[in-house]
Amino acid sequence: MGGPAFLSKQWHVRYRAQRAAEFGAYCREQGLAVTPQRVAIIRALLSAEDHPRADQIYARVRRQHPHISLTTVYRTLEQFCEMGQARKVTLLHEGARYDGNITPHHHVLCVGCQRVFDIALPEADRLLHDRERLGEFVLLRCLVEVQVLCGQCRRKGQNSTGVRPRRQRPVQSAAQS
Amino acid sequence: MGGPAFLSKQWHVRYRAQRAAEFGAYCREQGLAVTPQRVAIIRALLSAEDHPRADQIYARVRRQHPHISLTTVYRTLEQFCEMGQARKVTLLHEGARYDGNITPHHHVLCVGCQRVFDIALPEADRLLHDRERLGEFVLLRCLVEVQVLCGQCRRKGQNSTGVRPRRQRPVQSAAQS
DNA sequence: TTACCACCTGGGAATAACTACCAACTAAAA
DNA sequence: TTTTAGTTGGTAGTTATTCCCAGGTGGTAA
Repeated sequence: MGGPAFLSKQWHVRYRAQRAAEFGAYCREQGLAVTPQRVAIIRALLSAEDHPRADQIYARVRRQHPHISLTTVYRTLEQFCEMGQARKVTLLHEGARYDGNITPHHHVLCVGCQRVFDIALPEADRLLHDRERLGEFVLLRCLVEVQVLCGQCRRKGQNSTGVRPRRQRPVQSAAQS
Repeated sequence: MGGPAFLSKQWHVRYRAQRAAEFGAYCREQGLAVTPQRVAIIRALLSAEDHPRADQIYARVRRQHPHISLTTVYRTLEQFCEMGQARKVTLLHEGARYDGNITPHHHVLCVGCQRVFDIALPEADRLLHDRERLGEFVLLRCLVEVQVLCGQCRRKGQNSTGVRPRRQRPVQSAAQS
C-alpha cells in the first residue's frame, strides 16, 4: 500500500473516454477553435498506450486525415502541453548535457534559464530502496529531475509554470463600436 | 538531516582534482589510450560548473586544441558515459514522447526497447512534500524516471546497464609468435 | 444564413544536434 | 624503433524539430 503501482488498463479506458468527451468544452474555455485536426490528435494521443513520438502520432492521424501536416502535429502537441492537456515525457530535450560528477545525485533544472544544478536527495535514493524488481522489470536506476524557477528568473518575472500563456480570443461584448 | 542538499563548492573542487588525477590510470585500466584530446575533454568536463552541452565543451577545449573536431568531442563524451566517467543529464533524448495521461504519475523506461510505462509513485510525490522552496528556488514539479530492463529484453539477453561493452585491447602476453 | 477575420493549417525550407564513414595519424606494446 | 590497434578530423549525412507565410476555416455578430 502506498508503494509503486502501475496504472490499470480499466482505469485508462475510463480516463480516456472522459478526457475525450471534455475536450471540446476545454478548447472553447481556452479560446481555441475545435478543429478536426485537434480532435484527431487528442484522440490519437488518448488512445495511444505507448507514449508515441510526434511522427508516430502523425502516422496514426494520417489514416483518417491524409492531408494533415507533420508541422500541425508538432504544433498541436506542443499546444496541448502548454494547455496542460498532454505531457512531454522527454525532459531537457534541447540537447544532451553532460555532468562530470558521477557520484549519486539528482538534478534541479530552472525552467526559466535552463540552468542545471546538482542536488543530493537521499529520499529519492531511498525511493525504490531494497527492491530489485518492479513487477516483471529489473530495476536499474531511478533518476529525478526537480523543476524550479531560480531566484534570478523569478525576479525577471518569468511565468512560474514554464507554460507560455496563449492569447485569448477577444470576447466580443457590447462594449466597442 | 537527510533532506535535499546542494553539493558544496569546496567538495566539488576536491572531487574534480581527484578525478583528474586518476584519469590516466583509469584509462589504462580500461585499455584506452590516454590521448591529449581525452585529457582535454575530461578536464573541461570536470572544471565545468554548468552541465555543458557537447558544443560548449567543444568551444572550451578548442581554446587549447584548436584542431580538435566536434565529432571527437561527441564520441569521447559518449565513451566517458559508457565508462561511467560522465553522466548524460538528458533523459530519453532520442526525441520527445507524449503522454495523454496528465494525472500525476511517473515513468518507467526500459533501456533495452525504449518502451515507456506509467507508474504511480506516491513516495516520489511526497518527496518534496510541503516545501515551496528549495534554497532560493521556487519548486514547480518533481519528475522521476525509473530505468529498468523489461522481461522481454532481459530474456533477449540485453546488457543490463544500458552501457555497451567496449572491446579490450588484447593483452600482449608471451603466447603468440 | 451570411460575412468577416483572427486564428489555424499545410508544405517547403531551415536549423540544431547529432552520427556515420573513412583515410590519416599516434599511443604504447614489443 | 617498429608495428598496429586504436584514435582522430573532416565531410557528408540523418533525425527531430521549428520557421515562414500564403491560403483556408471555425465561430461570432449581424
